[in-house]
Amino acid sequence: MKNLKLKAARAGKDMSQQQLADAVGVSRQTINAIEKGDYNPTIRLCIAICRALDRTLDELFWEE
Amino acid sequence: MKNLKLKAARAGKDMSQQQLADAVGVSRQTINAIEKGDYNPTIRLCIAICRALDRTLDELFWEE
DNA sequence: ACAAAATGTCAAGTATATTTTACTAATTAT
DNA sequence: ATAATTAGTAAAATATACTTGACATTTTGT
Repeated sequence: MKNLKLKAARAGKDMSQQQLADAVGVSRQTINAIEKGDYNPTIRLCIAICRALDRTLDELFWEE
Repeated sequence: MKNLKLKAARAGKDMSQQQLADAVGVSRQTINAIEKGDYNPTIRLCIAICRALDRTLDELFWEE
């Protein structure tokens, strides 16, 4: 399932996928795949993404 | 770094590592390793653990 | 319309999360 | 004191997260 909250938070910081990827130390394709939602990142990467975007895990990765 | 919040939440539900492992569909060693803190689970596993323990990601896996 | 940047996607390779089996140490109950 | 359950740890194998490189499509700016 697509992660639109992540996509929106990134847009809110005016960052490209490449910029976010550089900020957290992964490839652009990894960010793209996470937003596309067809896989399952590690928690450390999720936390790094949250810190780069000033959000928490619950805000970006929790689903009711 | 050890995940004591997870250990405490599990104790609060009176579950063994084995019971939690069964509840979320991984091996007991995986739960043990996460509590021990020397590795990096996937977010889906973290979410499954949170649901089994009635906690959120921020409560069990976020660190300031 | 055109160029440049950003995004979507794929295949092959590498790094690492997770499993299985097994053994030991510590707790808990009888 | 002893048996049974729980917890800690390790090595080898398997599954999968992530990388690299490449190309196509879409969006944005001029």
